[in-house]
Amino acid sequence: MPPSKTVSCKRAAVIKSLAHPSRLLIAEALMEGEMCVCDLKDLVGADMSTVSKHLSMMRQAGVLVSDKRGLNIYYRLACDCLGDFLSCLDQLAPKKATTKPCC
Amino acid sequence: MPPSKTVSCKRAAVIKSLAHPSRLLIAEALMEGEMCVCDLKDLVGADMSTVSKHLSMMRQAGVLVSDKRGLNIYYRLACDCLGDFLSCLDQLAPKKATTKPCC
DNA sequence: CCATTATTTGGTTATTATGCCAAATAACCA
DNA sequence: TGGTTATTTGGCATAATAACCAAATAATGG
Repeated sequence: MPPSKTVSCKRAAVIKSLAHPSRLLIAEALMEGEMCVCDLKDLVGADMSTVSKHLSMMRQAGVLVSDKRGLNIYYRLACDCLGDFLSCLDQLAPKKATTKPCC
Repeated sequence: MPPSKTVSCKRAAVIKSLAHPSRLLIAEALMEGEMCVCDLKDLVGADMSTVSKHLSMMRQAGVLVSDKRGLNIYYRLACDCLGDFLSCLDQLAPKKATTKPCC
């Protein structure tokens, strides 16, 4: 039987924190090690406040952990299962019409 | 180095198709075998048209496959890596304030 | 203390997602 | 053919997101 709606909802909130192009890009970058907000801002190419809000959401969800050292705040992944999952998803065959502007 | 923005965007679209309480509940239920729309409607407890649109989105993303037999359309998962990923996510510690109405 | 750098927060606006109802399709059976 | 059941589609109202700018906070060094 499937899990309760409560469990699904909690899990969905975590997944949602990865379900955005910029946020996923951040998570993918952090698979290789911690980075500070300014580095991630350059990577994503958005306003720093925008990046900060993405990071805040991911930390809230439990996907990221942060660590302040001096003026910088370093973020890193809280789990190591992302790589396997993404490899698996890459094998799926989405329907063609999914032509989002960013992809 | 992280993957290109294009790759991240494509992956994010797939992840987004799982990033909703009802859609994740559907995916979790389908881990145990295929189900028709009417069964999923009962499971989710929403209007059938709403469920149908969720299913359509997941199929578009490549996460689900459908199969029409008689009057019913049966859906099933297109990948088998969801269980491991969810188990991993369940070990994360989200911050308390994430008190969404549904969770 | 003041200036500087790094980050977060607040506010606003535009875009996107969600959910329901009603109507359209599709398959089956009498 | 006409009726019934299962599913999808279109349309619309409402809610949730995302991005930017400007202002606030925090740590450091002079």
